[in-house]
This record gives sequence, C-alpha cells and structure tokens, in this order.
Amino acid sequence: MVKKSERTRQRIIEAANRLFYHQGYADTSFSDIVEAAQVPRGNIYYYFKSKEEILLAAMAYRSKRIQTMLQNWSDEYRTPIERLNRFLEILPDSADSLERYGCPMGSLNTELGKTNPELQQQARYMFTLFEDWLTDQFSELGYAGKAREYARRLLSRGQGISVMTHIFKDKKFLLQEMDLLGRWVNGLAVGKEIND
Amino acid sequence: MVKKSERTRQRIIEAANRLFYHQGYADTSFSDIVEAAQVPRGNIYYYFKSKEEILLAAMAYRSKRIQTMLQNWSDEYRTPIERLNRFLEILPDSADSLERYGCPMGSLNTELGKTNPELQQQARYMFTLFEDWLTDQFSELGYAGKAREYARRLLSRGQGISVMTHIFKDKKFLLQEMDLLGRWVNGLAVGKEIND
DNA sequence: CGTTCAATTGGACATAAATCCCAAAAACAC
DNA sequence: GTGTTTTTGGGATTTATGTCCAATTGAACG
Repeated sequence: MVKKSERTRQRIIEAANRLFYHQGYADTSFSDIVEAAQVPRGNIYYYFKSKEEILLAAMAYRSKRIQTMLQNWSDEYRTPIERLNRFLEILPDSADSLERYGCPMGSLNTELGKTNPELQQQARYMFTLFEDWLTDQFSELGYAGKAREYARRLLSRGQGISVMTHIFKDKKFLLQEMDLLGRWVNGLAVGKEIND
Repeated sequence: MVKKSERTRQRIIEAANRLFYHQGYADTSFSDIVEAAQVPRGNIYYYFKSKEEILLAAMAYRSKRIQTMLQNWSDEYRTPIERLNRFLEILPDSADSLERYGCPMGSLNTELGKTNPELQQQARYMFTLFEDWLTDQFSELGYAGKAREYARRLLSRGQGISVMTHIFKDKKFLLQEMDLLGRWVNGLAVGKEIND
C-alpha cells in the first residue's frame, strides 16, 4: 500500500520532469508545475523546499528509470551485440520528441552545465550510466581495451544526431545517420574495425 | 569616423553576446548586460526596446562574423581540403570554452529551440551558413552528390563532440575524436570513402 | 549665443515568479 | 471517540527583473 502523499510527490516529480524537458528548467515556473501536477499552489512546498530540489528529484527519477531500463536490456538480451542494437533503437523510437525538444539528457546538461556545477554533476550522472553499460557491452564483444572509447564515441554521435535533428527538424537525417552508426557497431561484431 | 552611439550599441551587443554564451539567454538579466557593457541602466532602452531584440542583434552579429570568417577562409586557402582542415581546427582551438560553456551555436539552439520557433530560426541560420560552406567544399572535392550529406555529418559529429566535451570536461576526448574526423575528411580527399 | 535633437541618466513602475504562512481538513494512532 | 500527526489549500509576502519615463546633458549648427 502506497501512501497518498507518496503518490502526490510522484505526480509532482513526473510533471516537473516532463515540463523541464519540454520547456527547459529556466522556463518552467512553479505555477506550471502545480498546474500540471494538479496540486494546490502552496502545497508543493510541503514536498520540496525549493525549485532546485524538484530538479534534483526529477533527475534522480530519470536516473533510476535509466538504470532499470539498462538492467532490463541486460536481462532480456543475451549477447552484447543484441544489446547494442537495442540501444541504437532509442533515437529512431523517439524521433518525434527529438525533433521538438532535443535529447532530454543532453539539453538538460547544456542548460545546467554553464553555471551550476552541482546540478550539472547530477545531469552528467545519467550519461555515465549509459557510458558504463555500453562499455560493458563493447568489452564483452571483445574490445576490452577500447571499450570505453567506443562507448563514448557512440554517445557522442548520438548527441550530435540529436542536436542536428532538433535544429533542422529532419527525421530523414536521423535515420540515415543511425543506419551508419548501426553499420559501424555491427561491423565491430564481425571484427571489422571501421574508421578508428 | 564611427559615431559614438554606434560604438555604444556595439558594446551592448558584444557584452550580451558573451553573456548569452557564458550564462545562457534565460540566466542573463538586463542588469548583467548593462553592467558588462558599462552603460547606465535606462540607456539600453534607447538602443533596444526589449531583451529579445538584443538577442536578435547578438545573433545577427554572430552570423555576420561567421560569414566573414568563412569568406576569409575561402580567400586564404585555395583547395577545398585545406579549407576543410581549417574548419576542423575550430574545435581544438576553442577547447577551453567548449569545456566550460559548450558550443555557442549549439547551446543557443538547444535553449531557444524548445519554446521559441522564431528565435530558433535565427539560431539555426548560423548552422546553415556552415552547412552551405561545407557543402561547397565537399562538392569541389568531387563529392557533389553527397556534399550536403557530408556537410551535415561533419557538423553533427562536431556537435556531438562539443556536447560530450562540455559534459565530461575532457579535452583528450575532443582531440582524439577530432583526429578521427580529420582522417575521415582527409581520406575523402584521396578517394577513400570510409564508412558511408 | 541659442536652438535642436540625439544621447544619457537614475529612478520609478509593473509584473511575474519563488517563497512563506497558517488555519482547516483529513488521516492515523490509540 | 479523542488526540496527534500529516496533508491540504489559498492567499500573503518578497524578490527579481523587464520595462518605461521625465529630466538632463552635450555637441552640432545656424
């Protein structure tokens, strides 16, 4: 049995999370959040004592979801190449939101990274989750020495594609580039180290 | 002889431009701008009637500088491969600011692209300047059919590298990836179409 | 000199947004 | 059922910041 207050808290976090992604942190006001979460104005301070605290909770929530997702993939797929291919599906799957809002992790980092080291650290943490997981997969694939390098490269290309898709509103570009990335990854699986 | 008012206007634009890059548009207040530009508080409204107008002027200023830069490169270097290599030097040259603030064009787009289509269009324009110039270079290099695709890919990878450098504060990664990009580009110059 | 007008000032004003307060209601423990 | 704690709800307060304005300066020009 989940307490009601817990559910309210959760509703606030999820509403804030969505708004931060869609409008950015700076452009999201308390009014926006309470409205979206359907909680009365003053009540929100019972749960969070500042806007920054909501942001931290929202990022923690995201991190948790990422961890769960990666864990599920590890459980569901046996081979590292299957897992990597699952990872590669993220971008095409979320093409619509990428066009409109960019990458949820990347854009948060961009916004917070300029002025707020503490918050940026939390934002970076989400990246390290992917980085570590991808590193594991490349290691298992037989590239232990270059695994982290490859992991970062994959993230880097994904970020580039996300940014470009957001800027140019061009899903065709996204699919084309993801295809290329897929060929690189699957080339590694059969021993072809293209362009490195 | 440049009028004094023109110089003041310019000072405002340059100060705003710097602040928008270092702190982001939303986090930059009028007070910040007038302080940095050394103009009295009320005076700024003589030049710009809103904050948004300052932003537009700042972006126009950036675009102009980009155009000039690209034109200079076209004049200074004879061959497309020399020009492309000059382009590739941008990121290593600005490694320090990239680490701290990210890509000035990309981060502006990320911030404005979520909610403000009109402003985003201006931000995107800077990208199209590079896109068109790079397309010209790849065409001259003999890849007319794939020139725009290559141009976007180059921008895309640059954006990815910028984002990652900003997130992980890792210049080594930047240099390593730029090296790889350089090999791709210079491979094209000698007819090797790696990984496409 | 005197007129004119661009440019300069600093402060006033309005608004939006974050934060705080506290009484009332609901949930819970015993 | 009574007492206690948690949660609710709306409004009050404060702060920050974008915007506006009236008075003033100063240089160009006749």
